[in-house]
Amino acid sequence: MKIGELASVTGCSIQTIRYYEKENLLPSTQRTEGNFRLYDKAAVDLLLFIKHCRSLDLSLKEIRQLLALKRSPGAQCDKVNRMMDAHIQQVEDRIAELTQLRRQLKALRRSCSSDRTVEQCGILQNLTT
Amino acid sequence: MKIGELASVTGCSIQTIRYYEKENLLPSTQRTEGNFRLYDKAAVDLLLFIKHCRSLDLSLKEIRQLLALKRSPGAQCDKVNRMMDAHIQQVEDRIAELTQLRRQLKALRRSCSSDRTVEQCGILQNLTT
DNA sequence: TTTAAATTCTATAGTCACTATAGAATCAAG
DNA sequence: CTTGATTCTATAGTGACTATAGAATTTAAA
Repeated sequence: MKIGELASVTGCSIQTIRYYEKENLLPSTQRTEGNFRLYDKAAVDLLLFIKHCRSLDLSLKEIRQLLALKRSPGAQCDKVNRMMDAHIQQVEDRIAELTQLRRQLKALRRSCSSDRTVEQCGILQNLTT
Repeated sequence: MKIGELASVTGCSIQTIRYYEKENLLPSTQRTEGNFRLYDKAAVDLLLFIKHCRSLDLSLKEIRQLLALKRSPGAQCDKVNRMMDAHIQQVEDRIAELTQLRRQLKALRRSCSSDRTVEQCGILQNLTT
């Protein structure tokens, strides 16, 4: 199949597919005489794997690592577990940060009401200190 | 004061200060004969305002808007309030997304334990579908 | 006064994961 | 054959920085 069909089948844009090839996530494929890329079922599966990982906010670097591990079926998968644990921790850390940020923003928001001038604005005043 | 001192006083890097000037967040300053930038107390205050906004994850675009509003002291500050509300909503949306992501990652993580091979890895298997 | 180190300058490129666009080439259908 | 669709490569842009190179200026010590 050609790239348009791969894009259609996987829900991944043509440009992103080319990008992933350039970034060495997807292998360079066979081409037609006219230089159009040709993809098979394995490519579909690989791209779906990548997309799944992206949907979990795994970085391209992390995905590369997972793909490398995947190519050693007999190896221990503790690296996978450790990567997942680290990623979960990142997400939890970010949630904590944002929760704190939300608290700060709410507090700031409470320092103003809707019938003031800019000069009297509690938000801007608090941002100035 | 020169840029190094401004950086020291505000905790903002020299490069970022120059970047903010380039992005029109900070006004172009006076220069010495040797072309070194010179900053006064107002610049310190402005940069601290910007840094405070950044610490609240406000984008440079949003900060520009706040600064523009700040320059009309007699105007109503309801735009400030609305911007803050929108920003709070963004943060809350992002928290919700990340919380959902965390749930997914935890579920995925439970599908594997530490004494398996890559071939048997529940995480990789689930990522493949 | 000279020298060397420190500070500052502008320009450019890179980070990350895409996304858009331009112009050229190929393909497919009428 | 023509025309529209598809695909190609190259390049630039997004946002908020961050790093580096080489040149110029300043500062402090000998």
